[in-house]
Amino acid sequence: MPDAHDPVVKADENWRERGWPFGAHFRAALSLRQVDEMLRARDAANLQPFQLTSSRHEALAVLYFSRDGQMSLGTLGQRLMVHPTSVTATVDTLERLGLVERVAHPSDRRQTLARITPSGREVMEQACQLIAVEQFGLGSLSASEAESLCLLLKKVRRAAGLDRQGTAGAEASKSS
Amino acid sequence: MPDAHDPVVKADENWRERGWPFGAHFRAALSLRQVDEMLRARDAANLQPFQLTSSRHEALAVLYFSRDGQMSLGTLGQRLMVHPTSVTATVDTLERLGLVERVAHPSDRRQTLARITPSGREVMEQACQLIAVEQFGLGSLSASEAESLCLLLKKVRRAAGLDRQGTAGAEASKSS
DNA sequence: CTTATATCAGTGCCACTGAAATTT
DNA sequence: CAAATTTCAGTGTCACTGATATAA
Repeated sequence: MPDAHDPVVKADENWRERGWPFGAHFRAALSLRQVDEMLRARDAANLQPFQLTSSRHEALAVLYFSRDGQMSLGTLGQRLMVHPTSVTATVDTLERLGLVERVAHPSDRRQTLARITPSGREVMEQACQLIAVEQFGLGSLSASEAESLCLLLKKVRRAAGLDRQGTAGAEASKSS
Repeated sequence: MPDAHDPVVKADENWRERGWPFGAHFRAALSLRQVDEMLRARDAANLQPFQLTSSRHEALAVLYFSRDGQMSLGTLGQRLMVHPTSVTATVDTLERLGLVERVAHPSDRRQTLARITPSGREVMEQACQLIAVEQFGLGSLSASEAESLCLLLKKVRRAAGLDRQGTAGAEASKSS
């Protein structure tokens, strides 16, 4: 029962009326975007009480999972795949919030290490607690449905070539 | 065969090692985010030659589908669900690009209408052509797989309550 | 007078570019 | 000397808030 009042279906129809018969791939891409925006909004709301944005949260997550809880700014930038200047700005804010501190590199005085503080670890765990209890916004899916979603999306990721690197928590260790 | 080198699986393992047994919902949400970022990057690359950003493209799409090809800035803002000042800025740029023109409202002199130009229509169609031939970045899925993805995501959208309004092309008519 | 509409000025965030400073 | 690392200054985009001008 494909209900005709679904905005996604409606959009597809609008385009078809103008001579663009898009179909399932269009509807899937549009649905994906909408759900992702929903999840982003949810994430942002959960992180806001901690003064965290998604960038700051991702940076903090990389440090949280790093072997020594610290990493040079350059390495952090590579993990997050962002520009060096962006790392400087993000770490500035995290430092101001007391979640991270800058530490001199023991041997190379060019480098600065960003180290997660105990407070940073605590905030990280509290924020994740919030997000996890809501099942990442996908609580309406059963475990097997979530698994199906994973498989379909894996196919897309695979075909797209490179899987992204800086994913929150996808990295293992390596400190400086 | 759940390959252990998938970054998404790796991330889930990292969290589990720290005492957070997230599971399928986490992996699904993470996959969703990654695929969406991929699709966004693809979209941006396709729109760049036309000097379009996603905001400008969305605004142009709403005008493209409007009954008279024109709409007051206030109405446009409601469709896009953005702040009035953002509409002003977006229309400024679209006007500078010659894709939209400001027109006086015939009866209410407070209102300004944004009207899509012939050039705007042409650009819209060229851009969509590019995006469509790539099947919206989901060419690796069969039609039935795309349909499955739609159904799973619809379930999430439904549970989340309100389906979004300003979706590109999801609106019907109504000009001023 | 109140309301509606659009705009302007300013803020915050995020990512960039280019240039500078320090150290290797 | 050249290369690596971080930082600063500035730009562009996008979204917001608050204030203002105009008109209904």
